Amino acid sequence: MTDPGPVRAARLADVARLAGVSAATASRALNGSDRGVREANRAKVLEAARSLGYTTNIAAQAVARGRARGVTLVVKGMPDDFANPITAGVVSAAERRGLPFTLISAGTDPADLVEAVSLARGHRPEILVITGGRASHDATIPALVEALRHYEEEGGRVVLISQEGLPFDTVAYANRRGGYDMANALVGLGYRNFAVISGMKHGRTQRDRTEGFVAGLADNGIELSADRILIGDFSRDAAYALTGELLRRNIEVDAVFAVNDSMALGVLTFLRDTGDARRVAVAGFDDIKALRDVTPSLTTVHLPWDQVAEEALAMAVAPRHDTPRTTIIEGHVIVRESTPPIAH
Amino acid sequence: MTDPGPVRAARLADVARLAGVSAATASRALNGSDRGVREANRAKVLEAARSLGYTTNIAAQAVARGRARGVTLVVKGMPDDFANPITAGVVSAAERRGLPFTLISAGTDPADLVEAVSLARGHRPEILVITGGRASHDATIPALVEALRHYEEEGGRVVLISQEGLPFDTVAYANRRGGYDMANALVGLGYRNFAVISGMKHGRTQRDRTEGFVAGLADNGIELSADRILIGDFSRDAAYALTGELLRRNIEVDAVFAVNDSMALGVLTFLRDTGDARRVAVAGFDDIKALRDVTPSLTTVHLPWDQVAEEALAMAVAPRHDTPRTTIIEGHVIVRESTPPIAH
DNA sequence: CTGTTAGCGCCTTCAT
DNA sequence: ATGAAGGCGCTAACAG
Repeated sequence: MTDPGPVRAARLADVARLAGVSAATASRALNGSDRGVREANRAKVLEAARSLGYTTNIAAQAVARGRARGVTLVVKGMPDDFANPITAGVVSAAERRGLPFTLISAGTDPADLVEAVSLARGHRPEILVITGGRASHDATIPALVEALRHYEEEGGRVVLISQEGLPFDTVAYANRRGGYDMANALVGLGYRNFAVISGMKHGRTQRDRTEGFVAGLADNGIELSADRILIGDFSRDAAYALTGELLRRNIEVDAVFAVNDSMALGVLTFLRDTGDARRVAVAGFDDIKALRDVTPSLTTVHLPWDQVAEEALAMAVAPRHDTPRTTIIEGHVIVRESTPPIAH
Repeated sequence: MTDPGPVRAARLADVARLAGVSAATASRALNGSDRGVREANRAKVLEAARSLGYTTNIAAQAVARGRARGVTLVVKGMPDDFANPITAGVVSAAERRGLPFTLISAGTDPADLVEAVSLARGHRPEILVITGGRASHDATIPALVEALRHYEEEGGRVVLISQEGLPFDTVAYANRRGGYDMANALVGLGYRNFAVISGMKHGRTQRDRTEGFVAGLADNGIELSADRILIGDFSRDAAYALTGELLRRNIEVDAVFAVNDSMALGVLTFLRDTGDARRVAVAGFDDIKALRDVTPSLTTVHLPWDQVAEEALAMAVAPRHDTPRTTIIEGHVIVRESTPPIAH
């Protein structure tokens, strides 16, 4: 008994032959946007495909059609066990529409995103969704914009999530407003001495959230000095470390606003690890699901993630516009245990 | 000014023409496993590609080569915000090897997996990794095995993660052993009255973990009656609900073993929500990263996830074997605050 | 080292 | 409703 070696996969032609029809008919029966195939033939083709273990060669199909069906999501940096509300939302939204979903993960480096987008373009998907905040003045932005522009010119659809300000359809959140509202909420609870744990200096998302927060405080007559804004890398671990640094500075702080929930959890855990949890309030932003299992429950700005993803795909399947549209999704503050009201 | 309409994407031929070389040379310069291209020509090609915004059409490349580069991961059901240590591990492992990574998500229904695998086959990736526990006697298993067998015959590589017992290379964990060790650990801490929160009745993973736990108790002279094993659907929310049911039964329970950490968190949160957290100990399985931010910190069976993924890809790139290999990854119990020692 | 020539598997006019 | 034929973009022999 000799090793037969790799057998070639069954092709459409094989199916057609076995079914006694032409390849064209088999194609129509199997993947046809077309309707016209006699029922008897369709059945024969389906049966032949089944018995041969035939699977459409999607690559070949994409070549022939010029475009691959479905949506490709490019996510930047997948930290923390993939906990990523956007990804989860886009997966479901795509599923709901029957669109094949593909994910491409980019590294955390700005240049990685450009590379990942290039790879994604290579797949020629109908819809390309890009997520992950960009630096506000990032040298790679022109390259990114150019790549995406090309992609649209070639007939693909591009939607950005959370990337305000680029010339494409985008779904963004009211980051500034959320920060602003959070400041008001915390002041309303009685806090006066704040610190902010933020991400990369020029990241728009964190910058907007921070600015909104600072503005909100200002409207309450509270000025946040620069040394009370600590900058890390947008991750839970960075926030954890930063909190230590903050406390070492020995300034009076009774509430910390972290620009996202992951970072807020890092803050919370640090405080707990060092026994300071009771003394300092913590607030976050995003309202990720993981918060359900954390104590104290975390005050945060809730964002309707499913709606974000849904809106993104809705834009992608809508007729093309001449000018890009931006949808801003509003969030709202949810006060929980991590920021109890305090008296003075 | 008239709408130019969709422009076609730049093709290899366009690049070649602009660079003044043949398509073959352009191909070699851009994507060649081949070495032989004069430096001057290579530079011209690269420059032409850049100026045209050219991206390799991966689909066409896959058709021509007969196979797409990279690894495709099929995951079953992405609950809880994608928190999934296997996915995270495979992403990094693939990145480390420079392999393009693609994810296809299947629904939670068994039939969905077969469909997802079929879609994945359609992409013709070099490496196909399948994860997500299967029921031990699931009607769709033959279809799954047949599809994967086809795939291997066609020259693809298949690796299963956590799916012991199917005729393919697989990486599994010592589930039974982990459950067994956990039983011993809990008994050693002084607990005597147990309950188990488990997933689908016939899922192998949860079954093995449960059986190991029961066996471990038995070796300590403790018999776990059937009414102390509650069955849900392997999710955090199911565990949350099940815990309520358990307490309503009014049997004495001082420790709950949940067959994975997500479920354990559901248990923990339920107990907290109802004020019973102090009375009942909780243990989980997996040691997911989210545990870092939870209180009380959760006793669990640690599994080295990066190693799991690393091993899976190592198997996939290794020379073919005549018979499938199985690697069992060992875990170990980590005792944390959720199971404090108790006296009698 | 480079160009020419065949395909890869599928889809899609265009006839019939 | 069906088949024949050409083409999608790229790569792999095969010369030279």
